[in-house]
Parts: sequence; C-alpha cells; structure tokens
Amino acid sequence: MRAKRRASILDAALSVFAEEGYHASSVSSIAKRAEVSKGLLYNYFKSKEEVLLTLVRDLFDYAMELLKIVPDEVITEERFREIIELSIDIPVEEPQRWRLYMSLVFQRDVAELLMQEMAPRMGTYMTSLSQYFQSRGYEDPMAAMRVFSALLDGIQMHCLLDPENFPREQAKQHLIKQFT
Amino acid sequence: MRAKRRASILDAALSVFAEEGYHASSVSSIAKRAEVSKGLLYNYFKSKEEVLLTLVRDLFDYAMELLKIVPDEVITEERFREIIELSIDIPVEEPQRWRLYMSLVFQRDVAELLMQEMAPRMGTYMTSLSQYFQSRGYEDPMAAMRVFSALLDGIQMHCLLDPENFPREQAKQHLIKQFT
Amino acid sequence: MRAKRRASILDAALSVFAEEGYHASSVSSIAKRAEVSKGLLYNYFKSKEEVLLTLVRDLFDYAMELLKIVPDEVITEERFREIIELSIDIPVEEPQRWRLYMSLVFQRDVAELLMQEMAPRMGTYMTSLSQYFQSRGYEDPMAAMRVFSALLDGIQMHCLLDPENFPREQAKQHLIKQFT
Amino acid sequence: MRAKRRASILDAALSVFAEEGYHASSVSSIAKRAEVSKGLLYNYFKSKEEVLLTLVRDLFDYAMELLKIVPDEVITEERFREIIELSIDIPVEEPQRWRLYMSLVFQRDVAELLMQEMAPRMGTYMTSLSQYFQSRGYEDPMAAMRVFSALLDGIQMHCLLDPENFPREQAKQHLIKQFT
DNA sequence: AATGAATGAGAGTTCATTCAT
DNA sequence: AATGAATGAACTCTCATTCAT
Repeated sequence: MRAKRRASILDAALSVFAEEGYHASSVSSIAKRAEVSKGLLYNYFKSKEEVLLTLVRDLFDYAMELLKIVPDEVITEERFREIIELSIDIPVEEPQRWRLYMSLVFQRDVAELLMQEMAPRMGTYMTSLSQYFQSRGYEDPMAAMRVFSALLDGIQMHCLLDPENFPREQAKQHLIKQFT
Repeated sequence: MRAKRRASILDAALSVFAEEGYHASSVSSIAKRAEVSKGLLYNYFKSKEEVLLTLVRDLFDYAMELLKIVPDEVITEERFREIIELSIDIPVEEPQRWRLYMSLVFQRDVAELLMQEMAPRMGTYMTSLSQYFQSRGYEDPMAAMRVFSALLDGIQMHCLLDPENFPREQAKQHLIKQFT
Repeated sequence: MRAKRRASILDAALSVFAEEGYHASSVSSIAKRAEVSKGLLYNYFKSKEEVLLTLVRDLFDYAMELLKIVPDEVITEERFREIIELSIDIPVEEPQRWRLYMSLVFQRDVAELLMQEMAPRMGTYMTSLSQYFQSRGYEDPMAAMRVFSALLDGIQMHCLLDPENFPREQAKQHLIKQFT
Repeated sequence: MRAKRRASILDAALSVFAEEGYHASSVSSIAKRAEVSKGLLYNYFKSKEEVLLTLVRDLFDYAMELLKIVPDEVITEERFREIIELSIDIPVEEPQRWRLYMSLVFQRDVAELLMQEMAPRMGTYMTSLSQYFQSRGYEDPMAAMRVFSALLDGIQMHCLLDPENFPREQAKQHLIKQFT
C-alpha cells in the first residue's frame, strides 16, 4: 500500500509537471492532485527535485528495457530497424511522460543532474550504434551515429508535439530507408 | 535612447532566461543585469511574461528575415538547399537565443501563447514547403514536409545542445541529399 | 522494562536537546536516537514539552539529593563549605545535563513553568542559607544570600562553558574564603 | 527613513526574541510587531539569523563603548572599580537586550557564530584585566581574571533575572572589596 | 523617466501530534 | 505495547508587481 501511494504521487507529479513544466509546478498542486497532504509527499520524497529525478530515472529505465538495450550489443540490420520502430512508437504510447523528458533537455540545471546519471548507460548504447555504422561501411561512423540520433530525436519530438497528425509511419520508413 | 534601454533589458532578460530558464528567473535579476531599476523595467514591459514573448517574437521575426521567407514563395531546389543550410547555421550563431526558444516548446502554457501568434506566418511557409515536395513528385507532400521539418528540427536541436562537436556539415549534406 | 524504555527516551532527548537546543530539536530525532518509534514516544510522554520538563525535574531532584538538601536544615560552616564544593563539582560531572538546564533559564516560556514547580523547594533552601548568613552576623542576610547565589551561579556557568580550562579549584577556594 | 524602518525592525526583533527566545520566534511575529510586511523584513536583512547577529553585534559594540574599553589599556584600581560598576549597571538599564544576549550563551549553534567575531576584541580586554591582576601581585593572574569574570557574570545574570529585587549595590561593593 | 520601498500571495519544507493497524 | 503513515499548521524565504516620490 505504501508503493501504491508512492505511485499515485508520481502519477500526479508527472501530469502536473507535464502540464506546467517542472519549475512552474508547485508541490501543493502535486499533492492536491494525488489527493495527499503536502506533508505526506515529503514522507515519500525528500524534495520536489527528487520527485522529478525519480520520474525521469524510472522512465529511462523503462525505455531501456522496452528497447531491450544491453551493454556491448552487436546491432544487426534487423535489430537496427527494430530500434527505429520502437524508438518512435514507444513515446507515443505515453506522450505525457516523454514530453516531460523532452522539456527538461533544455533546462540547464536539471539536465546536468540527469545526464550525470545516464551518461554511462547511454554511452555504451552510442558505441553499439556507431559500430553498426562502421560495419555498414560509413566513413565516419561516429558522425553518422550522431546525425542519425539527431534525426531520430527530431521525429520523436514531433510525434510528441502532435501525436495525432504527425505521419509517424512515413517518418519511420524514411529513416529506415536512409540507414539500411 | 528609449529603444536602447529597451534593448538592454531584452538582452539581459535573454541571458538570464537562458541561464536559469524562464520560470526560475527573477525580474530582479533581469533588472540588475540590465542595470536598470525594477520599476523601470515595468515601464517598458507590463509583465515578465511580456518580456519573454517579446524576446521570442523578435527572434522569430529575425529568423524569418534571415531565411528570407516571404508568403507564397515558390521554392526551387536551389532555394531549398539554401533553406536547409541557413536553418542549420543560423541557430549556431547565437545558441543562447535559440536554446531559450527550444526550452519553451515543451512548456505548455507559454508554447500555446506563442503558437497562436506565429501560426499564420508559419502556415504559409509550410505551404510553400509542401508545394516544393509536391513539385518533386512526392506522393503525400504534406507528410513529406512534416517529416522533413522534424528531421531538420532534430538537427537544429543537437546543434544547439553541442555546437562544438556535432557534425553539422555532415548533417546538412545528409538532409540535402535525401530531399533533392 | 517500561522504565528502561522511558529512560532511554530521556537519555536520547537530553543529548539531542543539549546538541541543538530545545526548540531546534525535533521529536523525530529524539525517537530515532532512542531507537523507538515516534508513536511510542507519545505513549510515554504526552508532548515534547513534557519530555523537557521531566528531564529538568529529574535533574533538579537529583541535584537536591546529591547536595543532601533537606527542608529546614541548619547550615554549619562545615556544611556550607561542602555545599560550595558540591555545587561546583556536580555540574562538571555531567555538563550536558546542566548546560541544558542553563540554556533554559533565559527562555521565558519554559523558565516560568519550571520555576513554578521548583520554587517551594528552592525556597526552603534559600531560607536555610540566609539563616547561615544571619548566624555569621551579616547585616542583611537575605541580600548576602542572594549575592552569594549569584556568585556561585557565575562560577557554575563558567565551569560548564569551559570545563577543561576554567580554574575550578581556585574559584572554589575564593568563594569559601569570602564567605566563611 | 530607511534607517528608521531598520531600527524599528531591530526593536521588534529584540523584544520578540527576548520574550520567546531566538529559535521559538517567528519572522512573521517580528514583522507584525514592527508593523511591516514579512517581505520587507527580508529587504533589510537577508535572514532571521542576520537580524539576530546584527542585534548582538550592535549590543556588543554599544557595551564596549559604554565601558570605554580600548585595546591595550592599562587598568588602574580606580578604573577597575569603574569597570565593575559599569558592568553591573549597564545591563540593568536595558534588561531586554541583555537578556537576549545571555540566552544565547548556551545556544551552541548561535554562540559559536558570535564568539568567532567577538573573540578578538574580548581577547585584548581579557589581557588588560589579567595584567591588572598581575600588577596586584596575584600568583596566577590569568586564573584570577577568569574567576573574577565568572563572579561578575553571575552578578549580571541575577540582576537581569530579577532587576528589581536583586541587591545590586551590595553585590557591587562585595566584588570591589574582594578585588582591590 | 526613474527609483526602490513595500506588499501579499505563495513557494518548498518541517514538524508536533494523532490514529488506524 | 508498538508502529509509522498521515495531517495541517506553521515555518523561512522569494518574487512579480505596484506606487509614492
């Protein structure tokens, strides 16, 4: 039951953060939405920031799991295609969570905190990707990987900003065709 | 001289916003950085929000001008290539301004205000673009335009996040090759 | 075993109060240090204030006992000397407890509560003392007693503030010489 | 006029602190008593602690001035008598201020802050005093000085606790007789 | 045009206390 | 006897905004 309360606080926080942005959200409004007293929230999380970090960490872990990313993986063409498809489809399932994530990327203070933690795991993933590009004969596989990531992020971003109208399938096919 | 004061306030606001994010910035610190009293700031702008909106509007106008975007333009392949190059190079010149812009995109409350104003002008540009894709024989030019925009935004985003290391030229060439 | 628990709570409270001061101490930290749940603490004491009062009452009783103070005692010169020595040596044995006591003297709200209770017992002691001064031929024995008490308190205070360096023996001898 | 406001805040703070003790006092109640908004108080002082420090610093300076204490002074018997009389009479004039001071001595956290600042100036005064005792032929002038200070503090303390009834004159004469 | 004193609402956070279990 | 989840009021402090000067 403790876990349940915790989850409901995180749910509430997510939706408030997503609606108003992290800095503009108040702990009061999170508590209210979670139907919990402000005091109790501090029983579960030691600060507003910790709520945010928890949220993002969870999301990141969840994404890693869904994408089935493991360290030092060798990426085949088949797998590469899968990564593209999942990367684009997953965020759309829960746009709220991912929008929050995106909104933090350009928030200097928070972004640094996050990157600190995620850098290592992201790093090995990046390496795997650039090895894929190397195996495909790219001259500068590192650069190719970065361009690819940027393009993928762009697609994700637009999917999140307008999940209903953005031509997701076409975008997917475009990416796949370009890089396989 | 009134214009000068105004400009210095906007400058100060930009750098404060960029450093701390809009919501975490205080009017006091903007005034201080602009070497102006808080009272005077309110003489020029009626609220903190208006300062932000002004900043973004100006940036938008400035971008439109640099990109030489005019209503109902017919885009040639040459011009298309130019648009790509400018779109990627311009933000890198003043990353601070553009980062602020990006940080707002996922801030529901502010984003809506902005879109309201910019939608019309953006609209005609989008139309021009999709006509370009139509002329190039794309089956669904509207979709192509959206995919293209997403990819371009992704590149811009990564350029802003890591202006020094991102392989800008490669990204540009990639985009150009794909769409011409 | 109930008594044991109670005692361990009082111990914990004493050390927390001594470290941080009464008002700055939290019930949580007392409970934690006593290795007891907050709820249980309230089973033994009905409020934080009661814990404090108990602590001070106990200390007072304990001091009275050590000083062997009984109502209507007739104080001889020998006994007077003993009182001085004990009064100065006792606090130094457990500076923590006595420092807490001292810290309350100038805390209006708490001090009143305490005095209320202790006044009667202190009264008879004061009377005994002033009778001693009367027997020694002091013109205004009441005044002499008060001056003496003040001087003694001064010594105690300094002993507690710097137990290691304060010249305790010299102070004792000084007092004894003055008043016998 | 700014100075006036500042003074009225300090006045209010003094009386609130004196009544309830530093930790038990709230900034709200200080502001209320000063007939000032909470916000304004923070315009004048950057924290509750700074209000306290200001108060104590001012008091200390004021006392030093009244006692006419100067570095490296050579204390004569006449001057020594004067110091005793002033030391006892001054606090009684404004018991509130001095009670606050006393209440802090046993407040670990604050006391340290204060001592840090005052130590140097107190030091030279202590030196002067111990030189006086040396000149009077005391075997251990340092110890004599400490005992003397303790006794004096005891008198001051009791004067403050019961200004009306404590036999101040007798105490003064007692001290003077002992040490001259 | 320009100041900065002043406000009041609200921010995040803590905590003594209660109560269902 | 014992827990710790839960509360709500109060805490210190911040800040956008106004206004007398």
